[in-house]
Amino acid sequence: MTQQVEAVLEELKGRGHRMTPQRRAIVAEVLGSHGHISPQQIAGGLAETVPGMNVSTVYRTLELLEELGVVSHTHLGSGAEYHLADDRDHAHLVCASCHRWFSETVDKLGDVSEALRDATGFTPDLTHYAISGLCRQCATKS
Amino acid sequence: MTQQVEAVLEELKGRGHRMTPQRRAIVAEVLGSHGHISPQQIAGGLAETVPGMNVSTVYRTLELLEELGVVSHTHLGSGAEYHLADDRDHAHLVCASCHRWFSETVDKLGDVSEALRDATGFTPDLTHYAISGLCRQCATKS
DNA sequence: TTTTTTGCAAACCGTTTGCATAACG
DNA sequence: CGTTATGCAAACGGTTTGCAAAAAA
Repeated sequence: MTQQVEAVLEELKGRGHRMTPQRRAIVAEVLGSHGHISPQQIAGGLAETVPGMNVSTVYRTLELLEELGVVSHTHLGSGAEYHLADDRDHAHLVCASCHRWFSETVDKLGDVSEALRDATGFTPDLTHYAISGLCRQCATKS
Repeated sequence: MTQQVEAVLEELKGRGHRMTPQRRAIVAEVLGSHGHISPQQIAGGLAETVPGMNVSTVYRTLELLEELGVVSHTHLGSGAEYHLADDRDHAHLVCASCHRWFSETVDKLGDVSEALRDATGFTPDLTHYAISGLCRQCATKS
């Protein structure tokens, strides 16, 4: 994973940006998060190891990484979740009943999007906003 | 529409709540909004006609109306949009390119939801969060 | 040494809350 | 009159911003 971190940092450097310990730490944190992570989580987790690590730096770095196409984010009810951009078909399913949420790679999400596009003329990206609904368990109960 | 307003107020009354000019005004505003309206819009619009109308009253009333099943809300990127609960298949499509958004009734949204459920085991409600993507125009351009 | 990046503190926006006052029933 | 609803102001959580100081290149 360290290699991947360095690769991203190199990419940054190639575009005229600078390597800093903060960026290195943030990139590592994102790559190390299996699936998804919020800006607050990143800031909180790094506060211990990187003294003075600040939320605004996290936000600025995430924005940069998104421009580079390294990550993308999803809007949950409140707050954002970041995940690797190459993690396609990565949907965020929020249960309206038990309030748990599932960040999962959904096979056939492409098919669903296509169906939606046929119905609306709008080409949807079902990963950018969370999707509300009922999880299997809660759906069974009711 | 006035009749509908009164009907809702009666419903409230039946459940032990009280009729107040503020509630009447808010209900009228929601019913009169074709499609969708935000708490801020309601508060702003009523500030002129109902002296002292306060945002917190708007929020509290909308919450009440949602419990009654009169309205439901959708999470846009920032902030909520309310619409009549019986306005089914009412999706909010936000274009990632031109940033316009479309609040439209989508035929076959049920079919799409079903497809998603089959693929995930999760029963989705595609109207509760906005859906990002590309509108017809922007999709054609690129 | 130039330019970018950071930390900090303050501002922002939508939303929620506590509490005393007003007003419905 | 008892109880519910309101207005107000303050607090909230996530995010953004301006600016001076720190650090990459």
